[in-house]
Amino acid sequence: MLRLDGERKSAQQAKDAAAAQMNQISKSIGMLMAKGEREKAEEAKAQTGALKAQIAEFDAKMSEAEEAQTKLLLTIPNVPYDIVPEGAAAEDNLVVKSNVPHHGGDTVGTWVGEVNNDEAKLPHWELAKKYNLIDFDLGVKISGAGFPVYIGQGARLQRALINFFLAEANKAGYTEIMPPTVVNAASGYGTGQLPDKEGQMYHCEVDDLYLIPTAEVPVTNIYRDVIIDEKELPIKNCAYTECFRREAGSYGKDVRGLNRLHEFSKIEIVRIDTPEHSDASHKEMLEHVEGLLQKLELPYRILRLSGGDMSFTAALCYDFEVYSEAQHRWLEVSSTSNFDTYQANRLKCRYRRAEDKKVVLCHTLNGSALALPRIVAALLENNQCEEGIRIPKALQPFFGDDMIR
RNA sequence: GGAAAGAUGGCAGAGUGGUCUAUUGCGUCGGUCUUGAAAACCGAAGUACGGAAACGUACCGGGGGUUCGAAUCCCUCUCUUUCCGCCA
Repeated sequence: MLRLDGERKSAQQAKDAAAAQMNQISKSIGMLMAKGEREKAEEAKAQTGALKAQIAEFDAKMSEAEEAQTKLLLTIPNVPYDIVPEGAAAEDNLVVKSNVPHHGGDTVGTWVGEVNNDEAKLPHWELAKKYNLIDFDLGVKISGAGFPVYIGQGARLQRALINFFLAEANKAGYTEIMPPTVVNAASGYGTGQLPDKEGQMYHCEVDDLYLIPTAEVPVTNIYRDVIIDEKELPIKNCAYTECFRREAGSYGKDVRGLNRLHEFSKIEIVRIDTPEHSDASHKEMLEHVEGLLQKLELPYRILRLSGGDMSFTAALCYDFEVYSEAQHRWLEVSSTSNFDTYQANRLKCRYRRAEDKKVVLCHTLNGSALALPRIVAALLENNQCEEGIRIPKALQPFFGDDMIR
């Protein structure tokens, strides 16, 4: 990287010097012509040939080094913050907090249920059938595996959750955005899905457009090639969109039911902030997400991801997981990350610092608040009782009932 | 699908081969005036890369070409707008 950078710089210096000379000669020709001194002008013209060749040569060197540099840069992941746990995989993630005792981290005392001890509980795919909420086979018929059809109370539960999450985000000061769900390649590169995750996105080849895997892509790309006034920061946006993921290569028992889908609904919160304030912003986002899980009365834990388990683009990432009582395992429902300047650098998303009017890279952050399917899975499984499925109090006004029957 | 026009600095909008590192207006910032504000007047102000700095180079949608010299001429691509057709 450093070698390429050096090559680029020295090529530019050589090119700039030659170009400066060339510009001067051209200018003098113009002046001579104006004065009518044709012969002197012709003399000057004769000098330009060699210079021109030089410029072309140095220019080629420069763009060659620049291209190689850009290419290399695109393959380098973000640099994790110091507090990120070392490690290569999910086992190295650190549980920082949970409302379920004995699951690591600080226990917060809101969860009063008992987990992992009731063999009679049905998994959500059986509950979905029992109460006619979701038809997975119908989805296969219409689209394929991983495209469930929500029906009746199932569909209403989806709508209730979307509205609940948006209402909470609005309350927390996020501006609601309804972006396109299909984006161009430039947007994919801007937020870092391209080239890293090319194979995970649905691609419409005829138009060279991508189906978004998350609202992060269109909502963050609003700020591509933009210089923001510092007084506008932090920018707080939220968006509900459908999300599309090919999930190539991930098949097996973990994908049963709602656990892993090709299309799902998600409410995303996105922030653009200054480097000084991004950490505080991140904490606010974590509190917001945690608050949602508390209002939904779900058992949850919060993990600080290890370097190896973080996405390519994140500098610091926390996952939120809810406990699924019939599957006896934790399900990831949110990733809330600070990307530092990593995305901003690709997006060319900068702000003008009030203090000295300098143009500086922003920090970008985003988090799911929240993704629906696994929330639905946990709600169904954890709240099943003889009469049906209990709807948490906070959700009842949105669902219009206290129970799925 | 057919036809036409267009792409210039935060925005609007001039500029058809040589002080264009781009006229002008609006907006922005600083100042004068004012008790304060408005108005008026004066002034400042793009981005990127290189350089300690002075300064240099590049950038008028992208790419290529002609020329000593291109916002301006030629080729090509992309996108946008308008009209017609079709449609929600």
